[in-house]
Amino acid sequence: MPATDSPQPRTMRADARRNREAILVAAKAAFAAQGDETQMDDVAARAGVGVGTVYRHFPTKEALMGEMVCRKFALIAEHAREGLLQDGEPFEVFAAVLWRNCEATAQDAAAQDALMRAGDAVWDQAHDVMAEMHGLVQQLIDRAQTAGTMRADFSVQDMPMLMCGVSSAMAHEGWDWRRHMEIVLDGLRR
Amino acid sequence: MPATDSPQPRTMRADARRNREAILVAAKAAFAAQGDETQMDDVAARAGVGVGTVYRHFPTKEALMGEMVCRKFALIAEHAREGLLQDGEPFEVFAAVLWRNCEATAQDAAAQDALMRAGDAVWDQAHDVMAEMHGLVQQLIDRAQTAGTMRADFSVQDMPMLMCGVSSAMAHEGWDWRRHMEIVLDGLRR
DNA sequence: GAAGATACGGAGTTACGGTTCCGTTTGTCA
DNA sequence: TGACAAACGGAACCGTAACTCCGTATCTTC
Repeated sequence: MPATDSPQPRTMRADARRNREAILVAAKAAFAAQGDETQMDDVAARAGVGVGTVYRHFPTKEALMGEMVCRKFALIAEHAREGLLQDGEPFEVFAAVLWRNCEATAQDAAAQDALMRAGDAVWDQAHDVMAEMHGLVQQLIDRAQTAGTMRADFSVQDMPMLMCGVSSAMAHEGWDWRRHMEIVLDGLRR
Repeated sequence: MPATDSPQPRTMRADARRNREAILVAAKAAFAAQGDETQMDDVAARAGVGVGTVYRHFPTKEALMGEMVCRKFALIAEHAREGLLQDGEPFEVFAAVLWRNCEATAQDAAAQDALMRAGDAVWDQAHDVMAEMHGLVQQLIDRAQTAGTMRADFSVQDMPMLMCGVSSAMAHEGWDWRRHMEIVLDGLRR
């Protein structure tokens, strides 16, 4: 339900709609390739568009990154929703959802890294999607804790912390983020 | 043995020596207070010195930050060295050293965060101290693994990854890094 | 298919922050 | 204490990258 798409009035010119999408795709690729260093001109060039156009759609670099964060969370929420439909040992279902998110994140680790380094202004935009995701993950956690296979003092609040920890490892050459993930999961299991 | 102090020839004018130290102290405080945002002028002002003086001692911002990293690792190495002298269940000794490092880091979380975000150029300067520290921590790990109380596939190489994960949580308001630490330690314990 | 609205392009502007430069001050040594 | 080198201060410089502006192109609607 939240603002993942079309913040503008429903009627947007066809080329504008196309460009908006192209910019977001380009931004993802650009940040994945250059991380932090990525600049607005890069994004524009990749999208085959002028900077002016980028700014028409996203008034600020932060706004662009904010939209990227929203999409990220929307994907995570999607994974969580699918996880809730599966039956199986609840902790393992939870773990599988996490693995899936991490594998997806590892695709564009540098982009994720840049987003994590971004200021609050960027993350605030994702407030709504984030709340939705929290609700879904909460349910996954509840099931596992009820089954007694997850440490009882773990809460959804801790999720971003753990996930950021793991994904910050992805950007570093030579760091084995899967090992990190295994250790954390072992720490959560009961 | 490595270049934690006096890269210049042994004879340095008294005021220069004093200023160099003041600058490093100021830098730590400045980065602790403003993290990433910290600029050279801030450091100079806090040290009660002109920017030119800062640049006389550290040719570049990266060089200054590099020295900060060196000092950080020197401290960690120190803690590890003390840990090696203690007897007690080896895993718990290892854990205690980690806790001690983390508590120290939490004092100036924002500074640590800024250093972690810094480029390789900054970290390369710490190569030697880092190697020393690795050797010491390796011994702590060996003992615990020999005792069979630490997961066998854990290696010193994974340390920075885990520690960065934990300390990146410190900078965030409302994230409970101690919880993170407990989970990781539980994941390492056997 | 013409008019008007909407969107585009990209050169130019601007703010910011790291770094330099050089005239002045301070410590050291004989 | 005088002379010289070493160190200092901070205004000015300069590269960078986000953002603006406005003339031009493209859609949409009647």
